[in-house]
Amino acid sequence: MHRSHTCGVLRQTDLNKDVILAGWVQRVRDKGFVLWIDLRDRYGVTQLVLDEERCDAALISQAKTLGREFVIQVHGRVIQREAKNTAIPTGEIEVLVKKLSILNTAEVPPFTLEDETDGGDDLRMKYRYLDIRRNPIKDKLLFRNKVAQMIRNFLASQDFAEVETPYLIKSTPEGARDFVVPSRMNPGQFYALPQSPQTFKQLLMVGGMDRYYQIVKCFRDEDLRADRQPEFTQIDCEMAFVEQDDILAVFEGLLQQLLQDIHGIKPTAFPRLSYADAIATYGSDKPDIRFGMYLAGLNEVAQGKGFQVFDQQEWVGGFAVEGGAAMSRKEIDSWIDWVKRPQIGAKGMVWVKCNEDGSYKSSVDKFYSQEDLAAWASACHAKKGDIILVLSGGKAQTHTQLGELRLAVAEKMGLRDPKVFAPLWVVDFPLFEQVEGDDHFHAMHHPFTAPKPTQVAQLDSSPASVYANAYDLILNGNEIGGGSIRIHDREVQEKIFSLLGFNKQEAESQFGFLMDAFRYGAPPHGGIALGFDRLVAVLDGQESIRDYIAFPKNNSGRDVMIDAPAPLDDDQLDELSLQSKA
RNA sequence: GCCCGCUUGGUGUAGAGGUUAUCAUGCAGGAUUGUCAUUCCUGCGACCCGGGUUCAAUUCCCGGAGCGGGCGCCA
Repeated sequence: MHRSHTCGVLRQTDLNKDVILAGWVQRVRDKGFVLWIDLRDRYGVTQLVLDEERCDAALISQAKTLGREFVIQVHGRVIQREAKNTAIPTGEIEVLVKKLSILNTAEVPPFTLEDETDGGDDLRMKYRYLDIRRNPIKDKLLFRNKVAQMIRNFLASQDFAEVETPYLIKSTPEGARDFVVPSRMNPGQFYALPQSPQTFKQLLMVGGMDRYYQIVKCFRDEDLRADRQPEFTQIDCEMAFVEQDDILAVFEGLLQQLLQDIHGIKPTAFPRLSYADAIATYGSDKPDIRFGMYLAGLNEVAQGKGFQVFDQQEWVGGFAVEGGAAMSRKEIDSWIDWVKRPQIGAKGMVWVKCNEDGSYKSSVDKFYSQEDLAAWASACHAKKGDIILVLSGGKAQTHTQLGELRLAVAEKMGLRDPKVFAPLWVVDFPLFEQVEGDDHFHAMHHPFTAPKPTQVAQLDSSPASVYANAYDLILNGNEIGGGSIRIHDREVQEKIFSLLGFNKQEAESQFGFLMDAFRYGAPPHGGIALGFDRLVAVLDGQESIRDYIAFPKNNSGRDVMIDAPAPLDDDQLDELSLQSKA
């Protein structure tokens, strides 16, 4: 071993011990007659000391050659500090250096390796291995590790078995674009990387595996966002002989356990909200319920009073912002500009201030009496001192816009406290969604989702009205997981495929293996998949998932450190029977 | 595919149609008797690329590239 102790463990109780430490030079503080070196490793920082009284001149001049991030090993003795530093755990002791070995020199790093670095994202990504030496990144990776271990412990205690599923599988038409891998041995044919192990976990249920889980990479070839990576990690689970409530209970238990162990938050039952109620109340299928500001429909009180803009629209709605009457005209105008951005797409915004004296001041006073506005306030549960923000337009679109506005206003007001955790289940999703310009349905969740058992007959008569046995787990406005009870009946599955626009041959060639499996005694089953990267970030109170991934990709799907993706040699292309068009 | 923003020493930044291009940090050299983001002195080091407007462009305009954010997309 190159070391007897790490740089994070030595304390007063180790005084006078002879130790060997190894690590990176964080910083040298050279006072001339005495110099200190902060020696850093994963576990902490220990101060080394050399001075003219206690060390020979050769040793001191050797120490003066050290640069940032040199890798060194020292032999020395633990001594009491003359001036203690209470800010760090090792601050009461230091190590008097007797022998110094430079294990490796280091070039000057391109950015400072401090908690608050001066490096931009681009540079930090290119030198990710240096960034990982910094506490913020190191701690996030270790936090991820801790959460993974808790999850494994919890699921193992509930008899879940971790089973690996293949990465080289087959491309399927539904869902996201696939990443594909050419097969050398089968010219002109391709594997696809899994978007999730969905069909395999169902086959494990048919295989009698009963309770399965896997912390597993999934791949989707879609454009990225701050919180979206082309390869990401799911906690993938499936259970046999269960109903929806059984699955919700297990994974509610898992999240409760995590909140308890990580934040000491006492577990309570998670609210359950139907998809329809989530949209109506929050304008989102992943509502942030850490604060109120519930949406209210205003058609009855706002239409038919001569205000053409509202009268012509399908739906008028709004919500009250507590204390918002104090907003200046300028602030209100900036929100109006905000909702008019193309990303939101509202035509405008009407506001009503509920004054402390009980009167109302609005941007549409010309059209509405005080009594009219009082009715708005009542519908929105607005109190004196609040402001009501109102949008109008198509019903679905306006709900979404109000939902976005609600989040943005809450963010501005500091209501999205990352230390508060408000989980809930959203249930009762429609089974299908209709896409404009498409003559067949799309699966809202995925094609294997079971309809509500009482509605199976409606698949023929009115498929659009059928609800799914599907559920999403929401935490602080983030969808951290989703799942469903699956179809385990061949005939129902065939019907769904046909509604999704597959003919018999297509269904057979794409999913024949699954349909075949259903011939041989498939148990009732269902499951859930949690987005592990996002779960970890949200549990740690952060927005971006990037820092929780050791080697993430940038916005264009590039790994700037290894410079991937990259072209292939012609030889390699030939071997794969491929020709590049680029 | 589309929209918005950014690009100045190694790093992070300021700035203006004509400057010796600002500051901090870093790095190099020197000083420093208890530091801990050590302090002080001296020095080093930069306007993303292409085209246009202009007497003059790093600055204004157009295009591109890179990066970031978003829309579409992500069952």
